[in-house]
Amino acid sequence: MYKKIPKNTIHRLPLYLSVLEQLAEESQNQEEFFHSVDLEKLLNIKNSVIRKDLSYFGEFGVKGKGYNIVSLKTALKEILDINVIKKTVIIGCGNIGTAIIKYPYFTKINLEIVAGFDVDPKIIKQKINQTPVYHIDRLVDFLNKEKIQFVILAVPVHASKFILQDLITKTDIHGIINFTPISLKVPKHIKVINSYISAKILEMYFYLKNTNA
Amino acid sequence: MYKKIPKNTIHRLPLYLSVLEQLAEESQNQEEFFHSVDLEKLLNIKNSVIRKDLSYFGEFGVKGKGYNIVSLKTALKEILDINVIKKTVIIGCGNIGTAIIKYPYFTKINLEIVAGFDVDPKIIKQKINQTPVYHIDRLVDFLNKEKIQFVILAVPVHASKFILQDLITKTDIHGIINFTPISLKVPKHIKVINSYISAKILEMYFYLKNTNA
DNA sequence: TAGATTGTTAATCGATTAACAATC
DNA sequence: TAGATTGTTAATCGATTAACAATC
Repeated sequence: MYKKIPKNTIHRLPLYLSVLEQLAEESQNQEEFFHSVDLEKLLNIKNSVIRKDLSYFGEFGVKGKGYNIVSLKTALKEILDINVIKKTVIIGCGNIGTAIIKYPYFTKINLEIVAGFDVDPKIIKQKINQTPVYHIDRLVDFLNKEKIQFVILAVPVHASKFILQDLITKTDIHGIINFTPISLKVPKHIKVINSYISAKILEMYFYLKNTNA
Repeated sequence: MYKKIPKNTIHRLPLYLSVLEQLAEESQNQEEFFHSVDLEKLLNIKNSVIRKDLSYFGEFGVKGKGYNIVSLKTALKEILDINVIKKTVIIGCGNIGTAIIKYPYFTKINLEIVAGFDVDPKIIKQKINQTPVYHIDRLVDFLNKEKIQFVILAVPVHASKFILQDLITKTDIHGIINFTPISLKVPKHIKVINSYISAKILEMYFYLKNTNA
């Protein structure tokens, strides 16, 4: 439990890990070092920011030498709690939900999608990859029984309201990754991470409008 | 062209719009007003932040009364440049790419996905919804001919490198929305917006680890 | 030892906030 | 007019940065 980690630092940690995974794959040599200026070039993040970010969690480098790729990777995995297997469910198995279930990179971060939920009888009782899909009526019981900590919400807008109510009042989840294009009102013990696509597109619109001119 | 808009302000603008769309749908009355404290409750963003964000772009409220829902919505659409139809393509029509093509909310933001690109002969020449899928060999020509300003990249990691090189050296795009789980190194006239799912999940891991303890 | 890069400091820069004058 | 809420200010808070002592 760390205190006072800047939000932006947390956003950057997965980026660091992503680059380290790449570097570790590319290099055969387990003893290979790299340094913060290398990482700056790869990520366009200032080397001093990188070193400061890491310093919140400990000292991972060797002065005059840099960081060992493998051991920093290991440290970051520990910080991000990747070594513990996590279970989650997808609520809403439409296009987005199904794509997430099939997403091939979750094994890398030890995430298991143990079930999907939907209302469409054509989808229910089928399996998407290895993942069973149940009727959404069974959602609350499932989450409680399996002690799921966070869910991925990928339902249409009109369905989100009553599902959210159930999640808040009848389960003990602590996090929602939200792919719906609306903002969710939740009590403050629940962390919502918005990942809706339109917002990213709109950010791009704004950027394009205000740099070409 | 505005200058010096804080990054976080730009992140929040789509959220404001999203809530305004909801409010506009729920209320029949075109003349309905609401105020920044209402919005604070819906979004957990302080009312003073909301007012300051809006103030970068003009004065949209009426003192003592609040904001007219419809006219603020209109103003935000103007700021985010939603009224002009945009065209883009999806590079990589696997699970994620296909889900994005089928995403139903893009009409709301005037986005048209005019083509998909892939290497898989099983996918090429089919249509996903109304969208044709071409071989990736045709990508560069297509982008140049259609004057596409930004692309959505949803290819597997191993494919991203050489595609990125083509995009940088042979086209005139100004933006990439990146769904691959790696960071893209681009010249600074190209804006990359990362939307990769694992990063969101890892953020959630970190949060769960450090609040339950 | 000389060279290099870390971890950390202190200064700068930017964003948030509470408060309130302006005004509908 | 009295009440309400905006738009804006100035103070506070937090994040970035350059610089450098520490040290491998």
